[in-house]
Amino acid sequence: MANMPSIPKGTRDFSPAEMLRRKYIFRTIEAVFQKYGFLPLETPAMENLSTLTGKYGEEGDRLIFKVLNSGDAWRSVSGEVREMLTKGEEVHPGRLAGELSEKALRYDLTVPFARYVVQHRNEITFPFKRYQIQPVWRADRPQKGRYREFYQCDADVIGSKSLLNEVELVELIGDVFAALDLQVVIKVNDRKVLSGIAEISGQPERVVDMVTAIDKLDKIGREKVEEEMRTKGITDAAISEIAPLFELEGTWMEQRPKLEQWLASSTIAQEGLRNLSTIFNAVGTRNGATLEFDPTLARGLDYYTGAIFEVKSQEGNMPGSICGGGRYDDLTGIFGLKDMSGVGISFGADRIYDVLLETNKFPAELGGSTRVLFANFGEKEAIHCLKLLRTVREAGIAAELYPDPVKMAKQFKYADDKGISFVAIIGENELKQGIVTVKEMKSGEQKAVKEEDLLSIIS
RNA sequence: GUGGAUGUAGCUCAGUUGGUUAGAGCGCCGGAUUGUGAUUCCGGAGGUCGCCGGUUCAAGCCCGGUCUUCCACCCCA
Repeated sequence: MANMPSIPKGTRDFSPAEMLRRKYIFRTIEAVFQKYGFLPLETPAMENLSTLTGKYGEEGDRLIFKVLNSGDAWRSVSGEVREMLTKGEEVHPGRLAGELSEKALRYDLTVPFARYVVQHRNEITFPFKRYQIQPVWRADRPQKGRYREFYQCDADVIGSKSLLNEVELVELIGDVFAALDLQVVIKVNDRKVLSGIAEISGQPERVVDMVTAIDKLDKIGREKVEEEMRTKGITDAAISEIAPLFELEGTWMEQRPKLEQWLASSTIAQEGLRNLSTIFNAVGTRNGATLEFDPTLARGLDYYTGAIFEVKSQEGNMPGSICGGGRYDDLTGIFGLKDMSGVGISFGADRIYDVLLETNKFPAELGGSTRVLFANFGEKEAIHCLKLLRTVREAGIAAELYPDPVKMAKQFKYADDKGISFVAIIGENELKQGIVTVKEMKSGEQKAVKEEDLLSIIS
Protein backbone atom coordinates (compact mmCIF):
# COMPACT_ATOMS: atom_id res chain seq x y z
CA MET A 1 0.00 0.00 0.00
CA ALA A 2 3.10 2.14 0.05
CA ASN A 3 2.74 3.96 -3.23
CA MET A 4 -0.91 3.34 -4.00
CA PRO A 5 -2.14 6.13 -6.28
CA SER A 6 -5.18 8.11 -5.23
CA ILE A 7 -7.64 10.75 -6.42
CA PRO A 8 -8.29 14.26 -5.11
CA LYS A 9 -10.41 14.81 -2.02
CA GLY A 10 -14.13 14.71 -2.65
CA THR A 11 -13.87 13.07 -6.08
CA ARG A 12 -14.86 9.53 -6.97
CA ASP A 13 -14.29 6.75 -9.47
CA PHE A 14 -17.43 5.06 -10.79
CA SER A 15 -17.11 1.33 -11.34
CA PRO A 16 -18.93 -0.33 -14.26
CA ALA A 17 -21.67 -1.51 -11.87
CA GLU A 18 -22.09 2.03 -10.55
CA MET A 19 -22.03 3.54 -14.01
CA LEU A 20 -24.87 1.31 -15.18
CA ARG A 21 -26.98 2.64 -12.32
CA ARG A 22 -25.90 6.24 -12.90
CA LYS A 23 -26.66 6.01 -16.59
CA TYR A 24 -30.11 4.75 -15.73
CA ILE A 25 -30.76 7.92 -13.72
CA PHE A 26 -29.37 10.19 -16.42
CA ARG A 27 -31.32 8.61 -19.23
CA THR A 28 -34.54 8.64 -17.20
CA ILE A 29 -34.18 12.35 -16.46
CA GLU A 30 -33.06 13.13 -20.00
CA ALA A 31 -36.02 11.33 -21.52
CA VAL A 32 -38.45 13.37 -19.40
CA PHE A 33 -36.64 16.62 -20.24
CA GLN A 34 -37.02 15.86 -23.92
CA LYS A 35 -40.65 14.92 -23.48
CA TYR A 36 -41.27 18.44 -22.18
CA GLY A 37 -39.53 20.08 -25.11
CA PHE A 38 -36.14 20.85 -23.61
CA LEU A 39 -33.09 20.52 -25.85
CA PRO A 40 -29.54 19.64 -24.82
CA LEU A 41 -26.75 22.15 -24.24
CA GLU A 42 -23.17 21.76 -23.07
CA THR A 43 -20.77 24.43 -21.90
CA PRO A 44 -17.05 24.12 -21.08
CA ALA A 45 -15.79 22.79 -17.76
CA MET A 46 -13.91 26.07 -17.38
CA GLU A 47 -15.36 29.55 -17.50
CA ASN A 48 -13.57 32.84 -17.21
CA LEU A 49 -13.18 33.49 -13.51
CA SER A 50 -14.88 36.88 -13.90
CA THR A 51 -17.99 35.13 -15.26
CA LEU A 52 -18.39 33.24 -12.01
CA THR A 53 -17.23 35.54 -9.23
CA GLY A 54 -19.86 37.54 -7.43
CA LYS A 55 -22.72 35.33 -8.62
CA TYR A 56 -22.97 33.02 -5.64
CA GLY A 57 -22.47 35.41 -2.77
CA GLU A 58 -19.39 35.84 -0.65
CA GLU A 59 -19.51 32.26 0.57
CA GLY A 60 -19.84 30.96 -2.97
CA ASP A 61 -16.77 32.81 -4.25
CA ARG A 62 -14.65 30.98 -1.72
CA LEU A 63 -15.92 27.64 -3.03
CA ILE A 64 -15.01 28.24 -6.68
CA PHE A 65 -12.11 26.11 -7.92
CA LYS A 66 -9.65 28.44 -9.60
CA VAL A 67 -7.37 27.24 -12.35
CA LEU A 68 -3.79 28.45 -12.06
CA ASN A 69 -2.70 30.39 -15.14
CA SER A 70 -0.65 28.19 -17.40
CA GLY A 71 3.02 28.82 -17.97
CA ASP A 72 4.66 30.85 -15.26
CA ALA A 73 1.63 32.07 -13.32
CA TRP A 74 3.80 34.44 -11.34
CA ARG A 75 4.33 36.56 -14.47
CA SER A 76 0.68 37.50 -14.53
CA VAL A 77 0.91 39.04 -11.06
CA SER A 78 0.87 42.84 -11.17
CA GLY A 79 3.86 44.86 -10.11
CA GLU A 80 1.89 46.35 -7.27
CA VAL A 81 1.04 43.00 -5.74
CA ARG A 82 4.55 41.69 -6.26
CA GLU A 83 5.91 44.64 -4.39
CA MET A 84 3.52 44.07 -1.51
CA LEU A 85 4.51 40.43 -1.31
CA THR A 86 8.26 41.08 -1.42
CA LYS A 87 7.80 43.63 1.34
CA GLY A 88 6.00 40.96 3.33
CA GLU A 89 2.73 42.86 3.38
CA GLU A 90 -0.54 40.95 3.45
CA VAL A 91 -2.45 40.63 0.19
CA HIS A 92 -6.15 39.80 0.24
CA PRO A 93 -6.37 36.13 -0.80
CA GLY A 94 -9.16 36.88 -3.27
CA ARG A 95 -7.06 39.54 -4.96
CA LEU A 96 -4.02 37.30 -5.21
CA ALA A 97 -6.14 34.46 -6.60
CA GLY A 98 -7.55 36.85 -9.17
CA GLU A 99 -4.08 37.72 -10.38
CA LEU A 100 -2.79 34.15 -10.53
CA SER A 101 -5.90 32.79 -12.17
CA GLU A 102 -8.22 33.88 -14.93
CA LYS A 103 -10.17 30.64 -15.38
CA ALA A 104 -12.26 28.58 -12.99
CA LEU A 105 -14.21 25.32 -12.98
CA ARG A 106 -17.95 25.90 -13.25
CA TYR A 107 -19.75 26.01 -9.92
CA ASP A 108 -23.21 25.28 -11.29
CA LEU A 109 -24.94 25.08 -14.66
CA THR A 110 -27.21 28.10 -14.32
CA VAL A 111 -24.64 30.88 -14.53
CA PRO A 112 -22.86 29.36 -17.55
CA PHE A 113 -26.31 29.04 -19.11
CA ALA A 114 -27.02 32.72 -18.49
CA ARG A 115 -23.66 33.56 -20.03
CA TYR A 116 -24.52 31.43 -23.05
CA VAL A 117 -27.89 33.12 -23.50
CA VAL A 118 -26.37 36.58 -23.39
CA GLN A 119 -23.54 35.66 -25.71
CA HIS A 120 -25.83 34.01 -28.27
CA ARG A 121 -28.92 36.15 -27.85
CA ASN A 122 -29.21 36.83 -31.56
CA GLU A 123 -29.21 33.17 -32.54
CA ILE A 124 -31.66 32.00 -29.90
CA THR A 125 -35.41 31.78 -30.35
CA PHE A 126 -37.20 32.68 -27.14
CA PRO A 127 -38.60 31.27 -24.96
CA PHE A 128 -35.49 29.11 -24.89
CA LYS A 129 -35.77 25.72 -23.20
CA ARG A 130 -32.55 23.88 -22.61
CA TYR A 131 -31.37 21.01 -20.46
CA GLN A 132 -27.82 20.35 -19.40
CA ILE A 133 -26.33 17.31 -17.67
CA GLN A 134 -22.71 17.90 -16.70
CA PRO A 135 -20.42 17.83 -13.68
CA VAL A 136 -19.83 20.89 -11.52
CA TRP A 137 -17.09 21.52 -8.95
CA ARG A 138 -17.13 23.08 -5.50
CA ALA A 139 -14.18 23.46 -3.13
CA ASP A 140 -16.44 22.53 -0.24
CA ARG A 141 -15.49 20.19 2.57
CA PRO A 142 -16.83 16.77 1.60
CA GLN A 143 -19.45 15.01 3.68
CA LYS A 144 -22.14 12.41 3.16
CA GLY A 145 -23.95 13.27 -0.08
CA ARG A 146 -21.56 16.18 -0.62
CA TYR A 147 -18.77 15.93 -3.10
CA ARG A 148 -16.28 18.29 -4.70
CA GLU A 149 -17.21 17.00 -8.13
CA PHE A 150 -20.81 16.09 -8.79
CA TYR A 151 -23.36 16.11 -11.57
CA GLN A 152 -26.28 18.45 -11.99
CA CYS A 153 -29.15 17.85 -14.37
CA ASP A 154 -30.69 21.22 -15.15
CA ALA A 155 -33.69 22.28 -17.19
CA ASP A 156 -34.45 25.98 -17.61
CA VAL A 157 -36.87 28.09 -19.61
CA ILE A 158 -35.68 31.60 -20.28
CA GLY A 159 -37.56 34.44 -21.91
CA SER A 160 -41.05 33.78 -20.59
CA LYS A 161 -42.73 35.18 -17.52
CA SER A 162 -45.70 32.85 -17.70
CA LEU A 163 -46.48 30.82 -14.60
CA LEU A 164 -47.31 27.95 -16.93
CA ASN A 165 -43.57 27.30 -16.95
CA GLU A 166 -43.59 26.76 -13.20
CA VAL A 167 -46.58 24.48 -13.57
CA GLU A 168 -44.83 22.48 -16.26
CA LEU A 169 -41.71 22.12 -14.14
CA VAL A 170 -43.71 20.79 -11.22
CA GLU A 171 -45.29 18.24 -13.53
CA LEU A 172 -41.87 17.40 -14.94
CA ILE A 173 -40.49 16.76 -11.45
CA GLY A 174 -43.46 14.51 -10.77
CA ASP A 175 -42.80 12.56 -13.98
CA VAL A 176 -39.11 12.06 -13.23
CA PHE A 177 -39.68 10.65 -9.77
CA ALA A 178 -42.61 8.56 -10.95
CA ALA A 179 -40.30 7.07 -13.57
CA LEU A 180 -37.72 6.40 -10.86
CA ASP A 181 -40.45 4.96 -8.63
CA LEU A 182 -39.58 7.26 -5.73
CA GLN A 183 -42.11 8.95 -3.44
CA VAL A 184 -41.18 12.59 -3.00
CA VAL A 185 -42.64 15.80 -1.68
CA ILE A 186 -42.24 18.97 -3.72
CA LYS A 187 -42.05 22.00 -1.48
CA VAL A 188 -42.95 25.36 -2.94
CA ASN A 189 -42.73 28.92 -1.79
CA ASP A 190 -42.47 32.30 -3.45
CA ARG A 191 -39.68 34.68 -2.80
CA LYS A 192 -42.16 37.56 -3.01
CA VAL A 193 -44.03 36.21 0.00
CA LEU A 194 -40.78 36.23 1.93
CA SER A 195 -40.06 39.80 0.81
CA GLY A 196 -43.57 40.72 1.93
CA ILE A 197 -42.94 39.26 5.36
CA ALA A 198 -39.76 41.32 5.67
CA GLU A 199 -41.74 44.36 4.59
CA ILE A 200 -44.43 43.78 7.21
CA SER A 201 -41.77 43.37 9.88
CA GLY A 202 -40.56 46.89 9.13
CA GLN A 203 -37.08 45.79 8.03
CA PRO A 204 -37.50 44.97 4.35
CA GLU A 205 -33.77 45.31 3.73
CA ARG A 206 -33.12 42.34 6.00
CA VAL A 207 -34.94 39.72 3.92
CA VAL A 208 -31.86 37.62 3.40
CA ASP A 209 -30.88 37.41 7.06
CA MET A 210 -34.45 36.79 8.07
CA VAL A 211 -35.05 34.08 5.59
CA THR A 212 -31.79 32.19 6.09
CA ALA A 213 -32.74 32.02 9.75
CA ILE A 214 -36.34 31.01 9.06
CA ASP A 215 -35.09 28.31 6.69
CA LYS A 216 -33.61 26.43 9.63
CA LEU A 217 -36.91 26.24 11.51
CA ASP A 218 -37.51 22.51 11.16
CA LYS A 219 -33.91 21.84 12.09
CA ILE A 220 -33.21 24.04 15.11
CA GLY A 221 -36.67 25.17 16.25
CA ARG A 222 -38.36 28.49 16.67
CA GLU A 223 -36.38 29.77 19.64
CA LYS A 224 -33.01 29.31 17.99
CA VAL A 225 -34.32 30.91 14.82
CA GLU A 226 -35.37 34.00 16.74
CA GLU A 227 -32.05 34.01 18.55
CA GLU A 228 -30.18 33.93 15.25
CA MET A 229 -32.26 36.82 13.91
CA ARG A 230 -31.45 38.81 17.01
CA THR A 231 -27.71 38.22 16.67
CA LYS A 232 -27.95 39.30 13.03
CA GLY A 233 -29.35 42.63 14.25
CA ILE A 234 -33.02 42.20 13.50
CA THR A 235 -35.10 44.10 16.03
CA ASP A 236 -37.39 42.47 18.57
CA ALA A 237 -40.26 44.42 17.09
CA ALA A 238 -39.62 42.91 13.69
CA ILE A 239 -39.30 39.43 15.17
CA SER A 240 -42.65 39.68 16.86
CA GLU A 241 -44.19 40.88 13.60
CA ILE A 242 -42.93 37.69 11.97
CA ALA A 243 -44.46 35.53 14.70
CA PRO A 244 -47.61 34.51 12.77
CA LEU A 245 -45.35 32.64 10.34
CA PHE A 246 -44.48 30.09 12.99
CA GLU A 247 -48.10 29.38 13.73
CA LEU A 248 -49.01 28.50 10.18
CA GLU A 249 -49.85 24.91 9.47
CA GLY A 250 -51.96 22.76 7.25
CA THR A 251 -52.45 22.67 3.53
CA TRP A 252 -52.10 25.53 1.11
CA MET A 253 -55.88 25.98 1.07
CA GLU A 254 -55.89 26.36 4.83
CA GLN A 255 -52.87 28.64 5.02
CA ARG A 256 -53.72 30.92 2.16
CA PRO A 257 -56.55 32.95 3.79
CA LYS A 258 -54.45 33.51 6.92
CA LEU A 259 -51.51 34.70 4.86
CA GLU A 260 -53.67 37.02 2.78
CA GLN A 261 -55.03 38.63 5.88
CA TRP A 262 -51.70 38.89 7.66
CA LEU A 263 -49.85 40.26 4.62
CA ALA A 264 -52.73 42.41 3.32
CA SER A 265 -50.73 45.62 3.38
CA SER A 266 -47.88 44.23 1.25
CA THR A 267 -48.52 44.35 -2.47
CA ILE A 268 -45.47 42.24 -3.21
CA ALA A 269 -46.62 39.51 -0.84
CA GLN A 270 -50.06 39.54 -2.46
CA GLU A 271 -48.44 39.02 -5.82
CA GLY A 272 -46.49 36.07 -4.49
CA LEU A 273 -49.63 34.55 -3.02
CA ARG A 274 -51.47 34.95 -6.33
CA ASN A 275 -48.60 33.18 -8.10
CA LEU A 276 -48.72 30.29 -5.67
CA SER A 277 -52.49 30.05 -6.09
CA THR A 278 -52.14 29.79 -9.83
CA ILE A 279 -49.56 27.03 -9.48
CA PHE A 280 -51.56 25.04 -6.93
CA ASN A 281 -54.77 25.33 -8.94
CA ALA A 282 -53.16 24.28 -12.20
CA VAL A 283 -51.15 21.40 -10.84
CA GLY A 284 -53.96 19.91 -8.81
CA THR A 285 -53.30 16.44 -7.56
CA ARG A 286 -52.76 14.72 -10.82
CA ASN A 287 -49.29 13.32 -10.35
CA GLY A 288 -47.89 11.01 -7.70
CA ALA A 289 -45.69 13.62 -6.06
CA THR A 290 -47.12 15.64 -3.21
CA LEU A 291 -47.02 19.39 -3.74
CA GLU A 292 -46.70 21.23 -0.47
CA PHE A 293 -46.56 24.89 0.47
CA ASP A 294 -43.69 25.64 2.82
CA PRO A 295 -43.50 29.27 3.96
CA THR A 296 -40.12 28.62 5.57
CA LEU A 297 -38.50 27.38 2.37
CA ALA A 298 -35.78 29.87 1.42
CA ARG A 299 -32.95 28.53 -0.80
CA GLY A 300 -30.78 30.30 -3.33
CA LEU A 301 -31.66 33.86 -2.46
CA ASP A 302 -28.81 35.11 -4.56
CA TYR A 303 -30.78 35.18 -7.76
CA TYR A 304 -34.23 33.71 -7.17
CA THR A 305 -37.02 36.27 -7.29
CA GLY A 306 -40.29 34.33 -7.64
CA ALA A 307 -41.38 30.77 -7.08
CA ILE A 308 -38.88 28.44 -5.44
CA PHE A 309 -38.96 24.64 -5.28
CA GLU A 310 -37.24 21.97 -3.34
CA VAL A 311 -37.78 18.23 -3.54
CA LYS A 312 -37.19 15.83 -0.68
CA SER A 313 -37.39 12.08 -0.78
CA GLN A 314 -40.02 10.49 1.42
CA GLU A 315 -38.12 7.22 1.31
CA GLY A 316 -34.65 6.51 2.62
CA ASN A 317 -32.46 8.64 4.82
CA MET A 318 -31.19 11.44 2.61
CA PRO A 319 -31.42 14.59 4.70
CA GLY A 320 -30.75 17.10 1.91
CA SER A 321 -32.83 17.98 -1.09
CA ILE A 322 -32.53 15.91 -4.25
CA CYS A 323 -33.84 18.57 -6.61
CA GLY A 324 -34.39 22.29 -6.41
CA GLY A 325 -35.05 25.37 -8.46
CA GLY A 326 -36.96 28.54 -8.93
CA ARG A 327 -37.61 31.67 -10.92
CA TYR A 328 -35.02 34.36 -11.47
CA ASP A 329 -36.02 37.65 -13.06
CA ASP A 330 -32.66 39.10 -13.83
CA LEU A 331 -29.98 36.46 -14.12
CA THR A 332 -28.75 37.77 -17.45
CA GLY A 333 -28.80 41.39 -16.27
CA ILE A 334 -25.33 41.07 -14.78
CA PHE A 335 -24.10 40.13 -18.25
CA GLY A 336 -25.86 43.11 -19.81
CA LEU A 337 -29.12 41.59 -21.04
CA LYS A 338 -32.11 43.03 -19.21
CA ASP A 339 -35.63 41.75 -18.80
CA MET A 340 -34.93 38.09 -19.30
CA SER A 341 -37.00 36.19 -16.82
CA GLY A 342 -36.35 32.51 -16.45
CA VAL A 343 -37.27 29.56 -14.32
CA GLY A 344 -35.41 26.33 -13.87
CA ILE A 345 -34.80 23.24 -11.82
CA SER A 346 -31.80 21.12 -11.04
CA PHE A 347 -31.73 17.42 -10.18
CA GLY A 348 -28.94 16.19 -7.92
CA ALA A 349 -28.04 12.94 -9.62
CA ASP A 350 -25.55 11.88 -6.96
CA ARG A 351 -28.03 12.22 -4.15
CA ILE A 352 -30.77 10.52 -6.16
CA TYR A 353 -28.29 7.69 -6.68
CA ASP A 354 -27.71 7.36 -2.95
CA VAL A 355 -31.45 7.32 -2.24
CA LEU A 356 -32.23 4.74 -4.93
CA LEU A 357 -29.41 2.52 -3.72
CA GLU A 358 -30.48 2.76 -0.10
CA THR A 359 -34.12 2.05 -0.91
CA ASN A 360 -33.26 -0.67 -3.40
CA LYS A 361 -35.10 1.04 -6.25
CA PHE A 362 -32.74 0.32 -9.08
CA PRO A 363 -34.26 -2.06 -11.63
CA ALA A 364 -32.74 -5.54 -11.58
CA GLU A 365 -32.04 -5.44 -15.31
CA LEU A 366 -30.03 -2.37 -16.14
CA GLY A 367 -28.74 -3.76 -19.38
CA GLY A 368 -25.16 -3.30 -20.39
CA SER A 369 -23.88 -6.75 -19.63
CA THR A 370 -23.06 -9.43 -22.14
CA ARG A 371 -25.73 -12.10 -22.61
CA VAL A 372 -23.61 -14.88 -24.03
CA LEU A 373 -19.92 -15.70 -23.81
CA PHE A 374 -18.29 -18.04 -26.31
CA ALA A 375 -15.65 -20.13 -24.63
CA ASN A 376 -12.27 -20.26 -26.32
CA PHE A 377 -10.83 -23.73 -27.02
CA GLY A 378 -8.07 -22.74 -29.36
CA GLU A 379 -7.46 -21.02 -32.64
CA LYS A 380 -9.54 -23.30 -34.87
CA GLU A 381 -12.58 -23.31 -32.56
CA ALA A 382 -12.31 -19.57 -31.88
CA ILE A 383 -12.27 -18.71 -35.58
CA HIS A 384 -15.34 -20.87 -36.03
CA CYS A 385 -17.08 -18.97 -33.18
CA LEU A 386 -16.55 -15.63 -34.92
CA LYS A 387 -19.22 -16.54 -37.48
CA LEU A 388 -21.73 -17.41 -34.77
CA LEU A 389 -20.78 -14.28 -32.82
CA ARG A 390 -21.77 -12.15 -35.79
CA THR A 391 -25.11 -13.93 -36.13
CA VAL A 392 -25.90 -13.45 -32.46
CA ARG A 393 -24.94 -9.78 -32.51
CA GLU A 394 -26.96 -9.17 -35.65
CA ALA A 395 -29.94 -10.48 -33.71
CA GLY A 396 -29.32 -7.66 -31.25
CA ILE A 397 -27.85 -9.82 -28.50
CA ALA A 398 -24.67 -8.71 -26.72
CA ALA A 399 -22.07 -11.41 -27.13
CA GLU A 400 -18.33 -11.85 -26.74
CA LEU A 401 -15.67 -14.44 -27.35
CA TYR A 402 -13.13 -15.11 -24.62
CA PRO A 403 -9.88 -13.86 -26.16
CA ASP A 404 -7.46 -16.47 -24.82
CA PRO A 405 -7.61 -20.28 -24.93
CA VAL A 406 -7.18 -20.65 -21.18
CA LYS A 407 -8.67 -23.33 -18.98
CA MET A 408 -12.42 -23.53 -18.69
CA ALA A 409 -12.60 -22.69 -14.99
CA LYS A 410 -11.13 -19.27 -15.68
CA GLN A 411 -13.48 -18.61 -18.59
CA PHE A 412 -16.51 -19.63 -16.56
CA LYS A 413 -15.43 -17.48 -13.67
CA TYR A 414 -15.13 -14.57 -16.04
CA ALA A 415 -18.72 -15.13 -17.16
CA ASP A 416 -19.88 -15.46 -13.58
CA ASP A 417 -18.15 -12.29 -12.35
CA LYS A 418 -19.49 -10.33 -15.29
CA GLY A 419 -23.04 -11.56 -14.82
CA ILE A 420 -23.19 -13.17 -18.25
CA SER A 421 -26.29 -15.37 -18.60
CA PHE A 422 -25.06 -18.05 -21.02
CA VAL A 423 -21.79 -19.68 -21.95
CA ALA A 424 -21.62 -21.25 -25.42
CA ILE A 425 -19.11 -24.05 -25.67
CA ILE A 426 -17.70 -25.21 -28.98
CA GLY A 427 -14.80 -27.56 -28.46
CA GLU A 428 -13.42 -30.30 -30.65
CA ASN A 429 -16.50 -32.54 -30.28
CA GLU A 430 -19.05 -29.82 -30.93
CA LEU A 431 -17.08 -28.58 -33.91
CA LYS A 432 -17.11 -32.02 -35.50
CA GLN A 433 -20.84 -32.48 -35.00
CA GLY A 434 -21.88 -28.91 -35.87
CA ILE A 435 -23.46 -28.39 -32.48
CA VAL A 436 -22.98 -26.02 -29.57
CA THR A 437 -23.22 -26.79 -25.86
CA VAL A 438 -25.04 -24.00 -24.03
CA LYS A 439 -24.90 -23.59 -20.28
CA GLU A 440 -27.27 -21.31 -18.45
CA MET A 441 -25.20 -19.91 -15.61
CA LYS A 442 -27.98 -19.20 -13.16
CA SER A 443 -29.53 -22.68 -13.14
CA GLY A 444 -26.38 -24.52 -14.12
CA GLU A 445 -28.35 -26.42 -16.76
CA GLN A 446 -26.56 -27.30 -19.93
CA LYS A 447 -27.63 -28.78 -23.23
CA ALA A 448 -26.26 -29.44 -26.68
CA VAL A 449 -28.17 -27.97 -29.64
CA LYS A 450 -27.65 -27.49 -33.33
CA GLU A 451 -25.84 -24.26 -34.13
CA GLU A 452 -28.89 -22.83 -35.88
CA ASP A 453 -30.93 -23.31 -32.70
CA LEU A 454 -28.56 -21.25 -30.55
CA LEU A 455 -30.51 -18.00 -30.96
CA SER A 456 -33.79 -19.47 -29.77
CA ILE A 457 -32.15 -20.71 -26.56
CA ILE A 458 -30.39 -17.52 -25.55
CA SER A 459 -32.97 -14.96 -26.60
C1' G B 1 -13.34 28.27 6.49
C1' U B 2 -14.28 26.56 12.30
C1' G B 3 -14.57 22.32 15.78
C1' G B 4 -14.29 16.86 16.60
C1' A B 5 -13.16 11.70 15.26
C1' U B 6 -10.48 8.32 12.06
C1' G B 7 -6.32 5.69 9.27
C1' U B 8 -3.27 -1.81 10.48
C1' A B 9 -3.23 -7.00 3.83
C1' G B 10 -7.10 -5.56 -2.33
C1' C B 11 -11.88 -5.09 1.24
C1' U B 12 -14.06 -5.28 6.45
C1' C B 13 -11.70 -5.27 10.93
C1' A B 14 -8.78 -7.64 15.68
C1' G B 15 -4.06 -6.38 17.96
C1' U B 16 -3.68 -6.35 26.20
C1' U B 17 0.06 -1.58 30.86
C1' G B 18 4.92 0.27 24.94
C1' G B 19 8.28 -5.82 24.72
C1' U B 20 10.68 -11.32 20.24
C1' U B 21 8.54 -13.20 13.94
C1' A B 22 1.55 -8.00 13.53
C1' G B 23 -3.48 -11.69 13.04
C1' A B 24 -8.73 -13.18 11.24
C1' G B 25 -12.74 -13.29 7.68
C1' C B 26 -13.70 -12.14 2.72
C1' G B 27 -11.18 -11.52 -1.93
C1' C B 28 -6.84 -12.98 -5.02
C1' C B 29 -3.43 -17.01 -6.98
C1' G B 30 -2.44 -22.44 -7.32
C1' G B 31 -4.17 -27.51 -6.66
C1' A B 32 -8.16 -31.52 -5.78
C1' U B 33 -11.05 -31.58 -11.42
C1' U B 34 -5.84 -31.11 -18.58
C1' G B 35 -14.19 -29.43 -20.95
C1' U B 36 -17.40 -26.04 -16.28
C1' G B 37 -18.40 -20.61 -12.60
C1' A B 38 -21.23 -19.68 -8.01
C1' U B 39 -20.82 -24.36 -3.53
C1' U B 40 -16.79 -27.93 -0.91
C1' C B 41 -11.65 -29.40 0.52
C1' C B 42 -6.16 -28.42 0.58
C1' G B 43 -2.14 -25.07 -0.17
C1' G B 44 0.10 -20.12 -1.29
C1' A B 45 1.18 -14.99 -2.06
C1' G B 46 0.25 -10.33 -0.01
C1' G B 47 1.69 -5.31 5.38
C1' U B 48 8.34 0.24 5.98
C1' C B 49 0.80 -0.47 10.77
C1' G B 50 -1.37 6.92 6.10
C1' C B 51 3.18 10.10 5.78
C1' C B 52 7.25 13.05 8.35
C1' G B 53 9.57 13.97 12.81
C1' G B 54 10.12 13.30 18.31
C1' U B 55 10.23 10.50 23.27
C1' U B 56 12.29 5.52 24.67
C1' C B 57 17.01 0.24 25.57
C1' A B 58 12.41 -0.80 22.69
C1' A B 59 6.71 2.43 19.20
C1' G B 60 1.13 -0.38 15.35
C1' C B 61 0.39 1.49 20.57
C1' C B 62 2.95 7.68 23.67
C1' C B 63 3.86 13.13 21.76
C1' G B 64 3.98 16.99 17.60
C1' G B 65 3.06 18.11 12.57
C1' U B 66 0.86 16.80 7.92
C1' C B 67 -2.53 14.30 4.57
C1' U B 68 -7.05 11.17 3.92
C1' U B 69 -11.89 9.73 5.17
C1' C B 70 -16.05 10.59 8.27
C1' C B 71 -19.22 13.79 11.71
C1' A B 72 -21.09 18.72 13.31
C1' C B 73 -21.21 24.02 11.89
C1' C B 74 -21.26 27.30 7.56
C1' C B 75 -23.33 26.57 2.98
C1' C B 76 -25.42 23.56 -0.53
C1' A B 77 -27.07 19.18 -4.98
